[in-house]
Amino acid sequence: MEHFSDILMRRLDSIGPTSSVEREALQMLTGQTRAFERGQDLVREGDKPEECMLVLSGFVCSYKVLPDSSKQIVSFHVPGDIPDLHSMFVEELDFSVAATTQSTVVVISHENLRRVLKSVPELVDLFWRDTLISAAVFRTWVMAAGRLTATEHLAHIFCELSARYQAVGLSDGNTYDFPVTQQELSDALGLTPVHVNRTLQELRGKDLIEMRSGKVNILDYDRLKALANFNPNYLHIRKPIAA
Amino acid sequence: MEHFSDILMRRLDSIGPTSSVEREALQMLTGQTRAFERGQDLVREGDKPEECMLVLSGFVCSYKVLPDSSKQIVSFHVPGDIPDLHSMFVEELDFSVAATTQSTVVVISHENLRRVLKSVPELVDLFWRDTLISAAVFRTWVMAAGRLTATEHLAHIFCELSARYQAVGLSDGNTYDFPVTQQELSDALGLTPVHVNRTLQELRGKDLIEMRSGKVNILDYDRLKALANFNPNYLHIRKPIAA
DNA sequence: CGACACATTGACCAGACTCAAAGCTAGTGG
DNA sequence: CCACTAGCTTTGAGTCTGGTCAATGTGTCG
Repeated sequence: MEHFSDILMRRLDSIGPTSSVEREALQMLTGQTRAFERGQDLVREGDKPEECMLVLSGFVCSYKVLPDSSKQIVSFHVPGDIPDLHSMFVEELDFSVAATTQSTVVVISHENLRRVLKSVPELVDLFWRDTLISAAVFRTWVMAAGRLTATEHLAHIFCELSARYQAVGLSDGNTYDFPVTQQELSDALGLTPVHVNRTLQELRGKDLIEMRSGKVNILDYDRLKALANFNPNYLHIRKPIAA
Repeated sequence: MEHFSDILMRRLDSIGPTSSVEREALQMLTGQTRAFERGQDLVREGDKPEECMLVLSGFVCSYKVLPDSSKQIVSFHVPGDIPDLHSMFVEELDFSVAATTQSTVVVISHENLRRVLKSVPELVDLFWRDTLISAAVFRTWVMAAGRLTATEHLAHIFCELSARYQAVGLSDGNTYDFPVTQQELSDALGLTPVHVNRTLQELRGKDLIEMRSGKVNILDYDRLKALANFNPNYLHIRKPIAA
């Protein structure tokens, strides 16, 4: 029976060198596994959580809601991510996290996590590094939202997820789970669902991707990457990403 | 003669409780002061710096450049910020930092900073917290780019800077330095300079702001804030921001 | 078989872009 | 002290990407 820290370890190992000391320390983490249904919130803006959520399986996104109830998804999360690591150091969450499909999550108390971090200071570096990378991802989303066309932006998201899935060993880089509706995609891209539909058709028409029944299949990664102006440097993944 | 750690301390103090132990530790930081001219880069994407830059005076922005040489500014930095704190934990920078006006900066070696952080572990929490907040700022920029109109987005930037300047005691909330051309503003908003000009005229026409000779003057913060859908929660500033 | 949610299409609209020209303004040198 | 310049700002006119509204397909599940 594998411990849930395995996926976390795989994640941390993809962004920085880890040792057996850290591996063992992570196994001291305890937490309850919880299941969430599609559409359910894991945590909500304004909450003051005493614990963090480690995604084990499924698919989760972070989002912010505007007063007019329009929604902006600011990040997608693959298994191994801790979307609300944030809450360790700020009282009040400034965003919400929701499952886009049936997902399982381990709930780890701040206190438990703090204790483990204290016992192995090298882990602090790794987690801090993780925070820095998530900041880099947001930065890149700002660039994508500001300077890419709809088609490029969509292609960029597909490239990013391919790289991130690969980093935790959950994809060969070509096929991966993406249980997200066009409505949700539009909330991530800052577009309308109608335009997302047309944009998807364009990528399909160019034989770059397929997307159906919750899966993405990249048909030509090189051309997709070129179209998206995708440069994986911002993900700071150690192992080389398969071209 | 005040030590450069004063401004840093003011910054850290605005985001989390600090003690005299931390204050004293920060005074152990050493570094050379460097001046940068308008338009000069402090560090560049792809660099692998051995030191961080603490902004003392002036105005600095982080940006990413696309292959077609279009530019996206992803963040503005006021004195007290360390725009490339990032470089402490990732080898290669994934963005560049430039001065938009004559600025002075203290260059602190990673090694020196690491030593100080090691001696006072509470400082690690503070700096980590700083990273988390900068991630929150990026997140909010994603939302602004995706879901706000040009006018709202511009108003949002003015509100954010007002709050951040106030936090470090460099503004009463109404007037602050903003030595940024409309061209640069357009790179931050993901718009064209022409449209930024028209958008600025709209805010001026509504008697919400003035902007000239490198300064912003907010005429009606409440209305500006309402227009921008600005909610300062994401800045996680401890002291209440004057309404 | 229906119902519901999601995807797709069509027709029209608007916010932001492009290109190009003309005004300002601060700094420079005569 | 003024003319000149370079960079920044402003204006106008036409275009295009992406938005809006509304209807029609399609697929899945009870």
